[in-house]
Amino acid sequence: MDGDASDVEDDNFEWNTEDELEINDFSLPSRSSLTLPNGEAVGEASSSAGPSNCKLIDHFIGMGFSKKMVAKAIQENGEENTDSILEALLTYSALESSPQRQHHNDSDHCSLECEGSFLDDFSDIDSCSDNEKIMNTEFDEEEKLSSLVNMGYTVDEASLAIDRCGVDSSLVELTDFICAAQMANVADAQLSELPLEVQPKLKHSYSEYAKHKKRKLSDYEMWTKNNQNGFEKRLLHDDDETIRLPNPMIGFGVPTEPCSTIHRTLPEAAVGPPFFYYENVALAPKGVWTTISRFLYDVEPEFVDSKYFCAAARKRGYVHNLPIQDRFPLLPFPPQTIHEALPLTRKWWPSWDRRTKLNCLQTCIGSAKLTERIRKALEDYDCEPPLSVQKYVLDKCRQWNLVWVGRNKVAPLEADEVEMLLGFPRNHTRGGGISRTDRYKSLGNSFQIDTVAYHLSVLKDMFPGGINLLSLFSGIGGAEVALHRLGIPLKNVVSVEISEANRNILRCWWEETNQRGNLIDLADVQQLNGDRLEQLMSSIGGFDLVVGGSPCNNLAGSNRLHRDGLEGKESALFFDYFRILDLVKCIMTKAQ
DNA sequence: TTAATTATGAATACGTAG
DNA sequence: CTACGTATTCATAATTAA
Repeated sequence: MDGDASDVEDDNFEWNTEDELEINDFSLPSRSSLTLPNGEAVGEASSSAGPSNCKLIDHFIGMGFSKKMVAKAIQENGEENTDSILEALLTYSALESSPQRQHHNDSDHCSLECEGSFLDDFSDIDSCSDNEKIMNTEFDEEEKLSSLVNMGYTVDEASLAIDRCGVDSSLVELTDFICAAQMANVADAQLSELPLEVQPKLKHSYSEYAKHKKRKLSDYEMWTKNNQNGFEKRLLHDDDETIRLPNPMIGFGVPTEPCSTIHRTLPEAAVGPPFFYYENVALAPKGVWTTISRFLYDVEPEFVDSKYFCAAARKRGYVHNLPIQDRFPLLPFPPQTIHEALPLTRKWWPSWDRRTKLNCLQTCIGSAKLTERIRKALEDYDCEPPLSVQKYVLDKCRQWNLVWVGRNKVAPLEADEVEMLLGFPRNHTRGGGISRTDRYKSLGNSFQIDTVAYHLSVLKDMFPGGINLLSLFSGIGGAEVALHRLGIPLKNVVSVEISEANRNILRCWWEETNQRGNLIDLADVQQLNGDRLEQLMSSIGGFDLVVGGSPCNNLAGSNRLHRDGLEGKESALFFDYFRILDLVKCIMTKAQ
C-alpha cells in the first residue's frame, strides 16, 4: 500500500529495539512498585532455556502463580522470552492484589495487552495451540468478564468487547478489541451508530493501526531470530535506533545556523496533501517519540530549542511534512538575551549570575515565599555572597525562571513578559474574564511563535491566496498567529480547543486583526468524527494544513504525579490527532 | 463559588573523572 | 567503558484567600 520498499532497510534494524523499549516501558514501573516474593527465581527463570510448553507452565505455577495467569502470560509473550513472561505475571499479580492501583495502571496495562496481542497474531507459528485451548475452554463468559474488570477495564468496556467478539474469543482477543478502541479513541457504540457510508473512513484509522501492528510483528520475528543467533547483547545495548536529540538542538536548521543544503526525502505515505505539523515536548519519556513518529508516517521528528529564536529555551519536537529549504524568520528578530528582553533587570543583575537565556516558560510561577527566602539569604552580604549561597540562589533562579527586579530581589516573570517572549502580541491573553492563573497556564502551554513561523514560512510562496487550516488543540492560537505574522492569509480556520477561555482569546484576536476569512471553533477533538469532517471539508474545499500540539502534561518532566507517557489521560489525545489527520488524508485522496 | 498560593521529585540527558 | 554529579523540565493538587 504505502512505499514500504523505500524504508525497509533501516526499519528492520530500528524495530528490533523498539520492541525492547516498549517492553521496558511497562516492565520497569511495575517492577519498581512491586514487592513480590519471587525475587530469586528471576535468574533461574531467565537461564532455563526453552523448555517444552508444559514444563514452562509448571515452572511458573511452581512459583505460585495461577494456571490462568501463566497461560495468558505465555500466550502473550511467547514461550521464548521467560523474562517477559515473568514481568507480565508480576504485573497481573500487582493488579489483582491492590485494587486501588488498578485505575492508575490502566494505561500501562493497555500497552501491555496491545503488545501481547501483536505476538498473539503469529501464535500459530509457534506452538501455542495448547494455551489457546486452555484459554477457550476454561473461561466462560462470567470468568472472562471478571478477568477483564480485574485487569482494570470497566464493566461496560468488557461486556461490550465480549458482545462484539463473541463469548468464544480468547482474553487476548478481547483485550485487543478494547485496546484498539482506546487507541483510536473511537467508542465502538459511536462507530456503529454512524451512517454506513462513513464507517469505512473511520475504519481506515483501524487499518492504519493494524498496519503498525503488522510491522511490529515482523520486527518481533526479527528480534527473536537475532536472539537465537546470539546477537541479543549487541542489539540490547545498541541504541542507534533510539531517537536521539540533536546537540545542539537546531533541527534541520535555525536562522543563525541554516545548514540548509540538506534535502530530506519523506516516506511516501507522509507526503501531502495536506501538510501537517505536529508538536510536543522534546524531553518526553523513552519511547514516546518513536511511537509518535511511527504513527505519523515514519517522519523523523525535528527537535528544536527556541533559545535559537528568542530569549527563552523551549525544547520541542516537531513532526511535519513541510519542505525545509528556503525557510525565513519573522522580522523583526525578537530580543535574544534576557537583558535585551527585560532591560530593567540589568540594573540589579549580579555579576555572578551568568544567565543570558531564560529556561523554559512553564505554566506555574515561583512563590512569593521563595523570593523572600532568597532575599533573606542575600541580605547579610555587602557585595558577593559566598559560593554556597550563590549556588542556592542560582539553582532556584534557574528552576523558577526568576529575574532581578531590585537589590537582592528576584521575581517571576509577569504574564505579559511571557507573552512577549513567546512572540504573541501584547495583551493577547489579557482581559476577557481570564484569571491571572489561567493566563500563565495558557501561555505555558503554547507555541513559540518565531520558531513555528520559521518552519511554516515555506508555505507563503505555495499559497499566495491563503490557506485552509485545521488547528487541533489550538490553545491561544499559536499557529494562527504565526501564519498571520508570516503574511499568509487565513481563508477558513477550523479550530478545536477544549478551553472556553482559550477559544475566546482566539476569537478576540481574530476580530481584532480584522481577519477576512472564516473561523469555526469546536470544543472537543473526540467529537470530531468522519461525518463532521467531511461536511466541513466539502463546504470549504479541504484543508491545506493540519496543525496540532497534543497535551504534554503526561509527558513533561515538570509533572511529578502523572508523568504516564503517551497513554496518559490527556496525552493519549495524540491518537486523536493521528486519527483526524488520517481521516483528512483519506478524504483528500478520495476527492482527488 | 473562583482565584491565588504553596509545597510537592523524578526521568532523562550529558559531561567528566576514573 | 562505567559511575557519578549537574542541569533541565508546555505540572498537580491541597490549602487558603477573596
